[in-house]
Amino acid sequence: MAAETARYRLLAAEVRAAARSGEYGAGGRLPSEEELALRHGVSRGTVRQAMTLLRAEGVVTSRRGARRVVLESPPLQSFAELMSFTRWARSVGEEPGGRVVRQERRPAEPEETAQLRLTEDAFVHWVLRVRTLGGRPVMVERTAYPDPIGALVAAIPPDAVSVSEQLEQQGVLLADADHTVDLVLADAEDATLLDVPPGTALLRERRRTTDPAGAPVEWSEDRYLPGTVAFTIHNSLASTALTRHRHHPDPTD
Amino acid sequence: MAAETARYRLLAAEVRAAARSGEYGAGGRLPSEEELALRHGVSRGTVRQAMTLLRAEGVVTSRRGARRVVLESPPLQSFAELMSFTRWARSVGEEPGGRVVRQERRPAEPEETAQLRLTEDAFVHWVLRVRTLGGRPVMVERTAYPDPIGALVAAIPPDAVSVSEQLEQQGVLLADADHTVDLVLADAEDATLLDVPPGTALLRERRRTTDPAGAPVEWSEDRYLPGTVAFTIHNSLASTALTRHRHHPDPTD
DNA sequence: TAGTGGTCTAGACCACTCG
DNA sequence: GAGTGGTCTAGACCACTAC
Repeated sequence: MAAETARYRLLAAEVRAAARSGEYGAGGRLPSEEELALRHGVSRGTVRQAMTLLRAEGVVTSRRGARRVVLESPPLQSFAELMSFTRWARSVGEEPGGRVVRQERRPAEPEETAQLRLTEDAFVHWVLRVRTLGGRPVMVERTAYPDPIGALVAAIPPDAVSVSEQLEQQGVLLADADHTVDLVLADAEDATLLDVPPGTALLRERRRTTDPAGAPVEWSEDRYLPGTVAFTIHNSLASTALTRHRHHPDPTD
Repeated sequence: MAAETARYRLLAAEVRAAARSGEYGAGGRLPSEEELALRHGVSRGTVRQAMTLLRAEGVVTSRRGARRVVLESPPLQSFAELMSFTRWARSVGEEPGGRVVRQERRPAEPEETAQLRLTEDAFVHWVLRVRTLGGRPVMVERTAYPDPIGALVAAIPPDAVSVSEQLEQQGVLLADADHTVDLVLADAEDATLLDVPPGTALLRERRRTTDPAGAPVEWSEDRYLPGTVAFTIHNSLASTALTRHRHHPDPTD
């Protein structure tokens, strides 16, 4: 297991659980900061750190002058579950599977060079995978890894269940990710792999993941069969991590 | 203009601007907390509040023992721009428009009752709008408002540009929102309004917005023409507001 | 080992909500 | 006006990174 030793994280976890179990009643008003501090034997600063966390997660509101209120919010997924198809599938009680269709080391394409912040003539390790839930293909994943990490990925047995878990064991840490969600039509390859007619609409998630130092670790484009997934985002006045973009046509589309 | 008077917010804005203008050089290493504190004449605590903000936004990394590093991140939109089609369109240099197709006061449907936390026999004010960019229809919006707010919406002239701006002037404040993004096929009504064949795939955003006290203010389902928008989300180990869901078929689909 | 961010404390004052 | 969260300070110690 990992950290989670910080007092404010423990406190946040406790309050989160209490809030979700309805312990704070119908209105869902939290105890005051002072009361929480006294009851848990910590300072107000520590309570406030915990509350900042819960607010960012969309678990509680926060306004000056009034008690915090429990917010109805979708169950949270850990960062690890978000980054890993395998972990996510298991966490929602599905049987994950998949296979590597093709992989190669080749010169980076312009998009990859930009996303992975590579130099002009750099190479990437590129992998095309099909992912399944309960044996049924639901997603096509095309991922580019920069060089040092690409070598690690190439060494992973093609029938390994989870790539991220393998990478983690090699000491590759993931810390931040930017996701872009839109819609795309299945090309011939998608159609074959997902067993649908070409031109079928797919939900596309493009994702750049970086390590704790801010260095790009992967650039991936995932295409989901309609009706298999949805993405939920919480955002608030206090902290906004969501943006809506004007779509710019992809020249390769 | 609004608040933004807090020192840590000013500091965050300054550092954000400096980071984006490349002022911290190629590696993009920020000054230490102590240096920032001295230079801006504030305490370390205030600096840390500012950094917490920037980290949640995905502007910088943060690891114990090492200087913070500037992260490549998409330009941020304000919460207001996210909640309002009109404001968003203007902020990206497009000409927003639209019209009310139909509106009515009627008993809440089960989904609406749940999302707006209504009682069994409550009514909602329901509005169907078409939104345009540069005169071209791009989105169909179906919104339900709970009673006190519905009355305000009903009083808005049907040719008003922005509903949110009108609501704001009436003192209705928006504070938090949960967004779910997935894919849906155009029904007959969508097809007519967007001038596409029925069955065309659309990008769907369902959204519940709440006020500062946590009370639901609107429940909306927006359907975008493909190729007009994309949603971008930043998430990190430190704070995760994004979730991926197994799609549950909508009985009305 | 020096420097840096992470955690925690104790206290102060202010702005706002609510009865 | 009492209670509550928002902002800010000053200082302490620790865990980790990087040299």
